[in-house]
Amino acid sequence: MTKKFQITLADIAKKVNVSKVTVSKALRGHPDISSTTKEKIKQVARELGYIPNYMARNLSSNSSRTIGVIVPKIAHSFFSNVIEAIYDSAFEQKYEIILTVSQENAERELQHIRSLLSMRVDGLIISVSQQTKDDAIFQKIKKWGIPLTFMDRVINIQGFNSVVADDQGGAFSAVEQAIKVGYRKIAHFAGYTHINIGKERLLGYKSAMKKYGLTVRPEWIVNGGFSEEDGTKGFKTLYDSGNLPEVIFAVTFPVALGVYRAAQHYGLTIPKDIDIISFGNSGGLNQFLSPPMSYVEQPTIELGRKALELTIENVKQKNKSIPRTITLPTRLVLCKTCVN
Amino acid sequence: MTKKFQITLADIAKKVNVSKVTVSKALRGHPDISSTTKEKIKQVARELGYIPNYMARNLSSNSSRTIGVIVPKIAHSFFSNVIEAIYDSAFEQKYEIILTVSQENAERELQHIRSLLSMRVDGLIISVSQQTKDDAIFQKIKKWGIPLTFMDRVINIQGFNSVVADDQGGAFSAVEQAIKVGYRKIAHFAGYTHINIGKERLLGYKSAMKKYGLTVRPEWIVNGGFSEEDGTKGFKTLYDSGNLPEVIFAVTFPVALGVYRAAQHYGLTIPKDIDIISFGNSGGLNQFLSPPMSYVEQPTIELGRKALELTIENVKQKNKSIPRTITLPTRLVLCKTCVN
DNA sequence: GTGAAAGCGCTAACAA
DNA sequence: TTGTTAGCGCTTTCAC
Repeated sequence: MTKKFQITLADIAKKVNVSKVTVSKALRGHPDISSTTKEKIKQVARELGYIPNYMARNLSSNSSRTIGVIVPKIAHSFFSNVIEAIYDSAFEQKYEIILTVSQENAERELQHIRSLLSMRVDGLIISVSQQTKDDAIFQKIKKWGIPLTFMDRVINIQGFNSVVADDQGGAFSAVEQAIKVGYRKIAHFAGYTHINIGKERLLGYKSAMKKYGLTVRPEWIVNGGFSEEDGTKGFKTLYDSGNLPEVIFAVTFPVALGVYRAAQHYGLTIPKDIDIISFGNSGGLNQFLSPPMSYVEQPTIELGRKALELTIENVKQKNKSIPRTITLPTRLVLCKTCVN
Repeated sequence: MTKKFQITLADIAKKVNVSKVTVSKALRGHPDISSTTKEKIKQVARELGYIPNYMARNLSSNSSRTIGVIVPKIAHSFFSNVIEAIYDSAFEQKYEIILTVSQENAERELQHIRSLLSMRVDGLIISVSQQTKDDAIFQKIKKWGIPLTFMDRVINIQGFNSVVADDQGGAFSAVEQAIKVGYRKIAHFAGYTHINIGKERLLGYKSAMKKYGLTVRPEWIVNGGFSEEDGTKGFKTLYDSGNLPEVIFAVTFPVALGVYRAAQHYGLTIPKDIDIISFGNSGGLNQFLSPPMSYVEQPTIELGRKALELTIENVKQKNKSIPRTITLPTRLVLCKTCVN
């Protein structure tokens, strides 16, 4: 950073013939200063092209009006939508966002947390990576009293705000739909069940099965991951076993897509030979499939907005508010699968 | 931010019985300090859970190892891929990224530039909004000597690095393909031609037409915007005029999609009744269309990586390097349109 | 309504 | 090898 561009309060002060303090106050609209000098100071600041130094400001005021965000991925429609919502509401509330990406890597996530704390963000929003198991850093954050909100991907720890989608309810309604259509052999591609989203969706599946008196066959709960590849692989195994269900409820859209493609690869027709229902629609990508799948719609925008709102609220209340979990509703959207 | 968590150099210094400076140097691996005290200091720092204060560090060292990024959108596959690439290479090079989103709004863009300058980022990467016309701020940035790289969306101003895709070449090869297939009536949906990407792609279209001796009919250059809606609207106008071309080359994937859907809406079959070729494929979304369109592939990852690389290089050379424009190659990908 | 003094946590330059 | 002094640009406190 070159020197010359550093116009400081002192420069303005000298020019207007007042003290630095007066300038500082005037520029921040402090009521102390008379409107005449205020105007004069602002005018000169504009002329000089003054740009306040956040570093200095934050260092002395010990607050940054900045929220740190950590997500597992960016180039995934779910996250990119959530992120955009966070940015938009932050802009409205005049907060800055510092976004980091863990790439589903727990170690990288930890490094980013440290960086953000180093930057003295006022609060944190985090959607944990698939790998994240160690909660030591979160315990410290709790001890230090830094406002943190878990979003969508939460870790099992008390004392923090969290904002999640109604994963269980959404899964339930998807499976219920399959049952109402008349299916009895219902498989679930469950992804990782050590993460809340996997666990909750599995619970939703199970409770729907139970409610309608259907038996949950262990071989029809297919574990793996959340990616397309996992869907493909899982389907192949199932297909080779010669024991296909009537319908598959997939834990994420990529998994559903993997299944979809594998099924087509084996010459099966969707939904006639094998039916599918998905959690998520990949930001509309689903509409381009023929046939498009019925799916559980996720409240991406709301997740982002609510997470930011909660975090800022907590910052303002100096982390004294009672931790709560906000569950946002999902919605079943019927397309061309799992319908009569 | 609560006080108690602010472990400072002084705290460590007191405990180890050395001065702050020694601690500072030790923690940064400065060769001055003996390895014994270095180890001891690091040990204590770890115990105390010391987290350095970037604000203070950057304020006194007058550099931040941080690059500011401004993009028009996040929730668009092109940008989310570019952004992810920027984040990944920044992580490799131990730089921090501060990302902001203009939402295609010039005023918001300006505010973000100010914020980032306020934060004293070491350099800037910017992909300008559709609206951006005023170059005053860029002139100032040039004067101040702050490294800035334009990426993909550039503004017409000298003296900055830029990284762009070969828009003209890509457009040329797309149109050439249409011609080779045998089409003569070739329309171009051109979006905004005041922005480089629109302008360059239009040039590519024109030069291909010229090379093969085809006349460019003014009514077949359809201006508008870069969105799906613009494609739809443009196609409707064209359709109503009763004077449809054989093939449409669309400036962006969303525009192509708008055309695609409008054509289907009128009962036209693609590519039989009307053919289409697109610039961009929306991160693979194109593959879900039936038929998928042939398209010009954009070098998203390379754009991001190169932009960061160039910016950091420039930071290191204190903005003394000669400004250059890097044009990254595009690639024509043939699918089910514009083929024999 | 205005300003002087002190200090935020750190690093740089120079001494010892 | 270690420490002293000064200061980054700003805000806060308290006196005038």
